[in-house]
Amino acid sequence: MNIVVVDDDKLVALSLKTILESTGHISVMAMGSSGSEAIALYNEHKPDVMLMDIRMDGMTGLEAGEQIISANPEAKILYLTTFSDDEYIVKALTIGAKGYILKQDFEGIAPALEAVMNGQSVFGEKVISKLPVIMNSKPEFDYGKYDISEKEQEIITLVSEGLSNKEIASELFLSEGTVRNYISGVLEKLELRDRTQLAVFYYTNIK
Amino acid sequence: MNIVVVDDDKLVALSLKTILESTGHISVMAMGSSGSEAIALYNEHKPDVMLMDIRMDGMTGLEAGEQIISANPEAKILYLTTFSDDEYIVKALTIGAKGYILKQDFEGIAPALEAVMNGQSVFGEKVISKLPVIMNSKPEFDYGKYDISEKEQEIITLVSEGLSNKEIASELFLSEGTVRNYISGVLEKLELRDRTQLAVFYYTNIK
DNA sequence: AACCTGATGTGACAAATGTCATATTACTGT
DNA sequence: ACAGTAATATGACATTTGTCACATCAGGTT
Repeated sequence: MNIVVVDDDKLVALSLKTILESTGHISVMAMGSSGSEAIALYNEHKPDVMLMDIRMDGMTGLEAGEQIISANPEAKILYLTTFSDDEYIVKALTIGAKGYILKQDFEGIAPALEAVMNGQSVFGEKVISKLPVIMNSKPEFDYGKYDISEKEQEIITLVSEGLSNKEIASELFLSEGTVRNYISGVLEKLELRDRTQLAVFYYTNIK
Repeated sequence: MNIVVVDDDKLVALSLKTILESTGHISVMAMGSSGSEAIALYNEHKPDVMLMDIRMDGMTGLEAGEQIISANPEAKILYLTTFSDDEYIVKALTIGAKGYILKQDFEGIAPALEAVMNGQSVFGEKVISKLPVIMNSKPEFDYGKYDISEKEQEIITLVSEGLSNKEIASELFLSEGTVRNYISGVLEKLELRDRTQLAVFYYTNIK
């Protein structure tokens, strides 16, 4: 199996090469230490699998991977990471990486490469256990571009809990009319028609 | 590496044994063909990894796995499946299985076992690509205990997309009054007050 | 002081919503 | 043929909702 290793810590890259080549059936064709190198090396060598660090100076492994995969959909990229940084897991999955494992798992890397070589996807144990949690939390919604005030946000939340205007009014110590006005404004800004659509919007984009 | 194979198709189980043992470093300690056998065999042999079919008569592989893992948290179970049945993927993940791969991938099975043995989690390519989609849909909601008809469910869905009664009526070729009546009935059954609460209910419990 | 602005409130109004009693029709089982 | 029932519809009604124009008031600014 021919692979290319990319890690901006030269020492790590070298250790990997040593460990992997000692297995006898893995050959490291080239090593790189940056995202841009990764792209060049991939194109030059078309390795069976590319083993790449996720965090690197300049272009990150993810960006490089994204470009490589979009240009070569069959590319198999296995990411290495020091800690299981939540933020990157989903991103790695969506760009179509074949795996995401921890560098610490020395012994695990070779078998992981084998599995990837054979079309499987491999994830470190700690990585996979985080998936359910991550998947269920939406990315923080940015009210920013709509110019929605604090109070308006409160009202949106209350509407989306199914409260009536009267209930919201008493909850927020406002008159019912004021609540109506607030909602009216929010609907306008969000280009929605009624409170139900507002709740839908909330559950679809925010919570 | 010592493993136990459980598959209710004896032929498949035998083929697996042959293939895996031919690698030289995998030894099949025992074979079973049902969920209950799986539990007994696990306890008897404590294999490094248990390779198990997900669908079996009687107790399914998932139920068996759940019991095994709850009794032996360190148990490593790798599921085999004929097709990538969506429903099971999440379940497999939540009980703590170490993987979920397709039987068709002969060559992939041994490497997958190695990876699992070394603490990784392995998923077939088709399996992993479905994860993002699956994770975002809640487990099928059981309208059962509420006695909600097909048509009522349709209406619930439409309300929860933010449509007005008029729109729902035209969508479903009903009169607006009928739609109102339907909604009225649904609200009563679900003990809700208005369409917005219905949408909330939908996003909270169903979608 | 005169002015502005933002938050809050009111009243009037039309439209949408939810409830209910009561048809109408078609299909079912006997 | 008859009673029963499920699906659909209608009309009347009270309530809620959304819109809008217009107050009121408290801080700030100039």
